[in-house]
Amino acid sequence: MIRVALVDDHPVVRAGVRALLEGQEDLTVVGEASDAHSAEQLVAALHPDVVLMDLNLGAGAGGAEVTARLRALAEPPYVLVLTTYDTEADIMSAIDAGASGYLLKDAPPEDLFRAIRGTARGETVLAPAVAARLVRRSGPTLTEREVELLGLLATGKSNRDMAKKLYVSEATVKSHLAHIYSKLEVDNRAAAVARAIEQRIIRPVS
Amino acid sequence: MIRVALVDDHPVVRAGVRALLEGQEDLTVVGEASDAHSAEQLVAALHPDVVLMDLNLGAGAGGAEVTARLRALAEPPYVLVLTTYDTEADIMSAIDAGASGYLLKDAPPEDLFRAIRGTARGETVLAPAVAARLVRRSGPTLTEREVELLGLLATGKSNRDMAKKLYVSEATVKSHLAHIYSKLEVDNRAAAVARAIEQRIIRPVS
DNA sequence: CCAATCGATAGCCGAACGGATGATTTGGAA
DNA sequence: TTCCAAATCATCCGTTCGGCTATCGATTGG
Repeated sequence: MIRVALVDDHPVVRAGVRALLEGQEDLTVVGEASDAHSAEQLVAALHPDVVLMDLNLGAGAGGAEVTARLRALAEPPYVLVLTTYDTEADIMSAIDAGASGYLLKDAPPEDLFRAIRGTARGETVLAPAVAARLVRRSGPTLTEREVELLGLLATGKSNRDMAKKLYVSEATVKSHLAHIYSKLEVDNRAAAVARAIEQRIIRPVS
Repeated sequence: MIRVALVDDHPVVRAGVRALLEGQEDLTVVGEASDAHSAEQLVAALHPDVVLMDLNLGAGAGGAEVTARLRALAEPPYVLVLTTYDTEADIMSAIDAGASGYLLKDAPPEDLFRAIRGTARGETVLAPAVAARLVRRSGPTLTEREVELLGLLATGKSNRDMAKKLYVSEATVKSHLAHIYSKLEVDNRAAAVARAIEQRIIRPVS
């Protein structure tokens, strides 16, 4: 019997996974948590085989952070990420944190079951869509400088402003911007900002 | 007995809501749909009292669009939006489309039950967080039209693109933009997008 | 050691943008 | 009824962008 713990801030989702898993004879849900703190307590107390982790836990620490902390325990559980988003940044940070798998919530129940069983055996399980995203185009890899530019872009700086701030010429700024646009597959600054925030390349700040 | 139909592209969520509602004697789930098209067929065939609608249906038409179409039927069901996001743009477009309520997926099951029962009686039900956002918003008050513009801005649309999409002249678009800039205290579109996302007026993605 | 990548620089040019200013219509608030 | 906000449209004009094409160290990794 594979013992599963659920970490998700949505009661609806927890109920859904629980309902689905209860239909499987070899799977059992031993506990639920809706935030980072109770997740750690839960795992420490119950030692589940697999933790199903949402990356978005509302306020407080994110799922990736919690994953890292769980994996640092004495007898770490396998962590299978079950979330809505499939952006590079999310996937990478989850894998980085020690997750054994990455599934999307729109996956068919069968895939979920298979993934849990695989994870419990120590396998690494990626959703087809996720695997494809990682393999095919290892994603837009922005350089440090480009990310720096994006940060300034998001504050509404003009090319001239950015040039001054970075002590380079406007030509250089435009060159960087052109690279950014092509990597993010956009063709103007507004879209670049939106995409960068969406992909968590930069954070929305003032 | 209140007959409920579910529209959500996540099997996990559908299973969750179904499991939760089955514990209530006066609620029954009569059908599920995972996309726009099957949602319409489902409602036309089964005439549920309440439709629980996710706004994000993956590819194809969005939940708001489907809501509008369902409400245009001969015997329209009440539509209760159950989604993850609480940005102004989402809420406004859902209410606009004729939704009777707006709940977030992190709502406790009890709230969900209450909302469904209220909706079935024809009441308008908003989640506390949602109501708060609509009533007391601290920041600048953008008009619906302005929020709509911002949504398009974030996808990198040019003034001409937006004009076409909204069936107005470019002059009008520029006029709206000028108002947006002044309200958000910025002076270009990139900054406007960043600020709008930061203030949760719109959300990144499309 | 050589290819690749990164950062920086340059000029040209058409298209898009942003500011300023003013006008009309409509519908609700005072 | 008067007043105002919102939405619409318009013109002018200087500034900024974005695409294109090229070159030139410096580093890094086979």
